[in-house]
Amino acid sequence: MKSPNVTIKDIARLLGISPSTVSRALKDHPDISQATKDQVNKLAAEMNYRPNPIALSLRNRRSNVIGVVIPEIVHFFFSSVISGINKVANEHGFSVMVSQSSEDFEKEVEVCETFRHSIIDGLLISVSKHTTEYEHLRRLDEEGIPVVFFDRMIEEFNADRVLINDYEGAFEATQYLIVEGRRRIMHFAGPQSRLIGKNRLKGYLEAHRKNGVVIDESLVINCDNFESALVQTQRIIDEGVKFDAIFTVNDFTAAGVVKTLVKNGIKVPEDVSVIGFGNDYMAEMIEPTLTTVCQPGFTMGEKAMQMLINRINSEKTLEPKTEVLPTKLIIRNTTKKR
Amino acid sequence: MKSPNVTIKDIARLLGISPSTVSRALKDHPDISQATKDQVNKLAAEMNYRPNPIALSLRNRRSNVIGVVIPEIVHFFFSSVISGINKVANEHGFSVMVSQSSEDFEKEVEVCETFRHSIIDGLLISVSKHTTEYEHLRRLDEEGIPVVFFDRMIEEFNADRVLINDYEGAFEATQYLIVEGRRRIMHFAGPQSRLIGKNRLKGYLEAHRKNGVVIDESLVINCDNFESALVQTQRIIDEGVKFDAIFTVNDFTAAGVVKTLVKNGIKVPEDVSVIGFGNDYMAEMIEPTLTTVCQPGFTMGEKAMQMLINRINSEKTLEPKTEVLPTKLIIRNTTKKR
DNA sequence: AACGAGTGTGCAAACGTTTGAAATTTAAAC
DNA sequence: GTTTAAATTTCAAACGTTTGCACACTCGTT
Repeated sequence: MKSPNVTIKDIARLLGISPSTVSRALKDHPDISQATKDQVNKLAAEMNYRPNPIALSLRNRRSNVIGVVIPEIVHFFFSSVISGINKVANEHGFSVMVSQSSEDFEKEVEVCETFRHSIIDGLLISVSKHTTEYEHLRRLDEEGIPVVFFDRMIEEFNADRVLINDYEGAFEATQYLIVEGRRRIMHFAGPQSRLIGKNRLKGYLEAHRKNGVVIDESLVINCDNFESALVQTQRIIDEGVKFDAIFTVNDFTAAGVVKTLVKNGIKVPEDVSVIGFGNDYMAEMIEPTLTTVCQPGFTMGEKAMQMLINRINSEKTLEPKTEVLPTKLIIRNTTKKR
Repeated sequence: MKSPNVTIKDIARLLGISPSTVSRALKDHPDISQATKDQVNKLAAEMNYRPNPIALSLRNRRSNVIGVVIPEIVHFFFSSVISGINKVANEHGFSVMVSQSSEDFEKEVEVCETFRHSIIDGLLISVSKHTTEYEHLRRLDEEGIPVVFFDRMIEEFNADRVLINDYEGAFEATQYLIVEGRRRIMHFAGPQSRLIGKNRLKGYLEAHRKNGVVIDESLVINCDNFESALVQTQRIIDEGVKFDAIFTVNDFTAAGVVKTLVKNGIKVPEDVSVIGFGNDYMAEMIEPTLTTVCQPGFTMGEKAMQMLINRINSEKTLEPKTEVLPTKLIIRNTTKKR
């Protein structure tokens, strides 16, 4: 039961003038006499008048609301991104609606459809792990709702993108391990169906090549979460796989690796170095503290939102841009100090 | 540049009938003949007609959008709550706008003001650590925008609330330690200006009394984050404080405690047991894994959203309700198995 | 032949705002 | 005391939808 707010009509009635005059007076339109303006502004202030945003949206066909689709809100990296999005959105008078796909393609399509039929002026999306089709995004595009990808994108869909330099980050991490003297570096990789997994693997491989270290393909295994890291690490230890470092596709995996290594009496970093990816807050809490590649989630959110605003405000259809953000290797105690 | 969607008017024009008839036909109004309804529904389907939510909002004075104000999005507990809110909101056709106060009172007031002048039908809020005044909430209430608190509330402001049973959770944790045989249990407490800190301390104290264990006030110190836990724990060790368990106000603090204890060669849980609060995902990653009180964040979000929906839909002003959610002690390896 | 009931449809106003065009008032010029 | 231009204000339509009411028809009754 919302009590109705004061409207332009109320002010007009009270002042015995027309709503149009009030509207123009409030906008400081040159046609209106100073006397009238003063009257209107005074009363508006007294009555604490605020323009009704819904009426404005209807008239302007513009809501200043944007939608965000994210695989998991409950995730340090993604919530950092949301934080950055929020910051820039607030600064520019935009509101943000967030929905999560829970890494489920069907759910992703569903929330996109909901957004499409709602009021949003634009969409920021990081697609689910299983998204390969993009019909749902094409439909948004068709209705003139601009789409900007962050972190995870669809290559075939031509739109603005903000990405992490996964390749460079992985390259730097791996190279650090090589320079540290490691020669049998394992990589716990993410799904190769996604660019992130692919690029991090690529960086890992390329660092070997550039530094003249031979690559043993058997050192790369598929493992990208805490639980399976516990299992896989135990397995390679039991099987007697020889390795002196592990570079993982994310920090959860690294946490599982470190835990299992330590439990088996393997010294980290003396016997085996570990580097994660993401700089989750937990990286400082585990023992030893985790060396990891920092992904600038907050900055990513800021940039993505800025790109979307530009897109929304631009009349003409600009060529889509891709922005690639640099990573930074955070050295902690799962690697030796140099 | 959003391309305009098909409207009721378009359908009316194409069919040579009036918009009102189309509107009624789409709603299956009994006044309309079956023939007309069929015509309308067919064309609407073909043209993929969707009602314009903004126009609906304007007419119904109801947006089906709710606002959420949260201290920190980047926080496992709070993002879990958002997740729960989102779930129930989606099920009931509501959209969710999220803003964070960053634990800053000024910022909280600002986002509340923004929300007040925007389109929301209701507000879910967990107030910042430093919020003591509630004028900004009263203003929302005045405009008929219902407010529901979750997790952190203002006692003086009479509104719906969903809370965690902090007292019970702390009581159970402390009692577990006592039954385990601990007698010098420290408490790293949160700020006593907030109910959460207060109630957890109360549970800690009461568990002592109920079990006939004498309370040593000097065992309670102020410490509620990871960094200061590192410092404080080191300090009590250096000062030779005698203790055999530590119960902390949250998991970050516990993580800092465990880390420092282990570093100092103190065996956990043999020499000292530790229990945290929150069941953050990092609790399973640290070594030893952390025994902690699970706060049902997701459930809290669900309940809060449900309460808000009830409030929005209710004509009459019901008496505000407070719902208290139970906690659950998750036994891991920083306490002895019983 | 007039009546009432029932059926299907359209008109117009409303939600709150903006804006082009028209109308009115004011002031200046002749 | 006109005429004319300029200054100010109002009208009306528009954004897309809903809904009370009126209207127009068609029946079957009296």
